[in-house]
Amino acid sequence: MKILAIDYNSLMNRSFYAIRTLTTKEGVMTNALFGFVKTYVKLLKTFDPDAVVVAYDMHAPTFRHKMYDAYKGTRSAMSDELRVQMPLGREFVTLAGGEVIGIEGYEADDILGTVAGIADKEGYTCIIATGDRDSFQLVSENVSVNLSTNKGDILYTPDTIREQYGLEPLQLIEVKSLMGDTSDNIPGVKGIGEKTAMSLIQQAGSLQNILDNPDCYTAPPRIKKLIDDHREEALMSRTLGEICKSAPLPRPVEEMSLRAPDSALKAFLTKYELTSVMASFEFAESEAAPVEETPKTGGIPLTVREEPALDEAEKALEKLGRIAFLLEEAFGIPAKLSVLTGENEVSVFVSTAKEAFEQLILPGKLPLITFDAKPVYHLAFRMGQTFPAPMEDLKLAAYLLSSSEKSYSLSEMRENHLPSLQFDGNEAYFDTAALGRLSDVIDSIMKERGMDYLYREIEIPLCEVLASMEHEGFMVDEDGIIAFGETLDRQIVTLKNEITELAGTDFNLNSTRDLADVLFNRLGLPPKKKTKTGYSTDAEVLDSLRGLHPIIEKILEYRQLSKLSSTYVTGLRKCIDSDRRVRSTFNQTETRTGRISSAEPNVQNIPVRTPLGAEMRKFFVAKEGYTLVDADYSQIELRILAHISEDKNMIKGFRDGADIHRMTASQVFGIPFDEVPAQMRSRAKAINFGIVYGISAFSLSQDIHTSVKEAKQYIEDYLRTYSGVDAYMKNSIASAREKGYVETLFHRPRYLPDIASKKPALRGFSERVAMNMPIQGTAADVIKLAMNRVYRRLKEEGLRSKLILQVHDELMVEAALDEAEKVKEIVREEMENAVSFSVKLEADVHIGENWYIAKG
DNA sequence: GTGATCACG
DNA sequence: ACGTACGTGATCACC
Repeated sequence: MKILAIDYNSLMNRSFYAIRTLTTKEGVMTNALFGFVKTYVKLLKTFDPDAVVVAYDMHAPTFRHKMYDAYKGTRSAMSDELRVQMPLGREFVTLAGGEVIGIEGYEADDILGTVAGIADKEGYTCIIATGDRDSFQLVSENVSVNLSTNKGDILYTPDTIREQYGLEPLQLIEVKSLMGDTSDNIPGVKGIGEKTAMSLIQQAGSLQNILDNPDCYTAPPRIKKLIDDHREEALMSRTLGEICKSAPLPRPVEEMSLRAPDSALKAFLTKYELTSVMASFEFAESEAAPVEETPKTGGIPLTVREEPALDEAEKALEKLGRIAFLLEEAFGIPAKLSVLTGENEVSVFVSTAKEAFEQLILPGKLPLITFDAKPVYHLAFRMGQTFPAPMEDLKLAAYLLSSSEKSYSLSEMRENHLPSLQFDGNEAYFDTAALGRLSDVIDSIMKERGMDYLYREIEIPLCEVLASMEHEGFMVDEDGIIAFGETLDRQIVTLKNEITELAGTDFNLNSTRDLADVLFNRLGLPPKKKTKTGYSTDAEVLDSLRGLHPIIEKILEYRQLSKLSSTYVTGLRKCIDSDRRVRSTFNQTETRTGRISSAEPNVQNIPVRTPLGAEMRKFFVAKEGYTLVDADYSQIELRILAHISEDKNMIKGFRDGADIHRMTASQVFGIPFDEVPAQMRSRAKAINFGIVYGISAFSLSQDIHTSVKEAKQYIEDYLRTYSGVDAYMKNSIASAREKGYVETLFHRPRYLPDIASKKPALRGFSERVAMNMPIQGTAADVIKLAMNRVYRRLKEEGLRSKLILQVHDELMVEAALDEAEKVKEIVREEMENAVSFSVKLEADVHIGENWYIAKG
């Protein structure tokens, strides 16, 4: 028997705050109801339970949830809006066939605990659905917790609890006895927080042991005294913190099986305008209007096997000749594995997810098909294993076919590529069931569009490289960062005081509105440009105001320092792991051009352009016995432009010259190479950049501080000198208009729906993108190829050195000291020979103990 | 959550 | 006549 136990108050609370406002036509607030109903339907689909128990608090202070205390001020006004919705959700559950239980004198947690206890005793499966972590102590072999968070749902099993907390689920009660819980009025021991409590229980195992044997754990004397002084509170908290498992249920859970939805449910959903979930319920045939029925029959019957024997599944897979699977993980542990074991049969492993993953997937005996392989690599790496490159990663395929989406999902791929494919059965496994068919469709599309090489030789192999880079991380000098931050913060305080003094008023310097008020009203400085919300105070504006008032320079300096402090000191420190390394996430399906992006922390925008900012790079170091090998492509985008446009002059420039901007100035302005003045070179450089970005005379004039007329002249001269470039630009736009997209040399497309728009702004933007994307995108393709080659070489030559970073035209290897020189040559070779273009690609490689030095 | 600002290529 | 360089991510203020 499978029981879904829902924490009603918790989910209603979450829904209420997660969904802004929603009312019916008559003005009845339904946001919490709507969110809850959606969640309920999703839970049913996902878990397909035999019984649903919805537990609620009879006297819960619905308006006082600890999570939302931050939303002060409007809380009491909001609380009524939630309170009126509380009965509605319960009515919905009853009509939908679930069991609603509230017991006088017991909390919802106690009811959940009681149901969980029964599941343990009887060997039933129980899933607790909630929005908070209080019920983690109930997790067991039979009981899991489905936690709804802002980032999606996570299923907690004993393994995931152990992984995240380093404790058994039951030990969470011990932790709570020490740290307390203000929202539940559990005092705990004052002065002991989550970290200390967890460390103590990890050492001692239980509160009782801590009290009985003060020597069984190590802690500062201060902590030991605290505990000794608060024995009574701790013991009381231990009692209060343990969820009761003996609430008097109105009837046995065996009698709570899910009922068919009541016909009145339709009226209810209609009344509250929740018709979108109507289709999720199968109403018994009755007098209900048959007109609006959408017949759900005719689909392919889908068989779902839960936890089949592994050798049986293995045999089925051999027969199929390929393994299509989806793996869900939580905290680096396989949480749920679903595998296509027959044309229309899915096998699901939850309690044996790890074993199934190790035995069926990791050996890689058959071609693998999946959606999003990177987390799979991470799981394998964490288990000390390797994972064979999949034949198919449908997430990468979806991205390649349409790089402008916000996110990618299998369900959407099914709708887009297999619109008529319909299954009958548990909807939760339709995605897995469709993997094989999708794979076939995607393969033929890739071949048709000439994207096979891009997909199979660039993106799929790169996935392992990125996973490895994320796994390795980059070592940082935390003490150095802290000291740097302290220096910055002292200067920031001084600057703030000086600015307050100069302004004659104390205001929030970080507020652009306040700052604009001070500058343009109080001090009477001339505003330069407007934003949507007021006058702009950005660096360009401030720079133009320099000299008019001494406050300007101080503000600019303040901005620079506070950026460094908040983003690069405070922000970066939050990302340092216990082994002193930062592990960024390199997203492979984010950008519209094919570049990768980096987040948490973003290691692709560490300062370098100002001397003070560049100091930051001294804190990015190599581990003991290693050094950094850093390589960057020289002018890769302009070289690619020369290649794509086949411009004779530009190609010649690159073949002859060392300094391309000087060369440009010389060629465009007709000055001998050695006589180009500095200003001409810098203008040529600006034009070169502008050309790559899809130039406009206006923007160039802004950039180089000259008239639009003069800028226009420069561009004309440039395009006359490089007529091949001129032709490329025109051709790229024309081709985009004709085909609706542009593409890189490796056939990575970018769609431009607005290329023929009547709105000049939209059209202009699309035209610039048409000029820029093939250049930026081809550069992205090239460095990805180089990454794959470097990664493979390091591996094949048995080196300990690892690729750890990519910054668009730059690669970083953390190299063993004795391998550094060899690595240097490998990186140069693989980067320069990744492709063979009409202009040579050059890579500058440097070795250094930190990023600042290695950058050269 | 969105806009402004600023860090990088 | 129109608005203005391509591609990202993090932080802060404000609603």
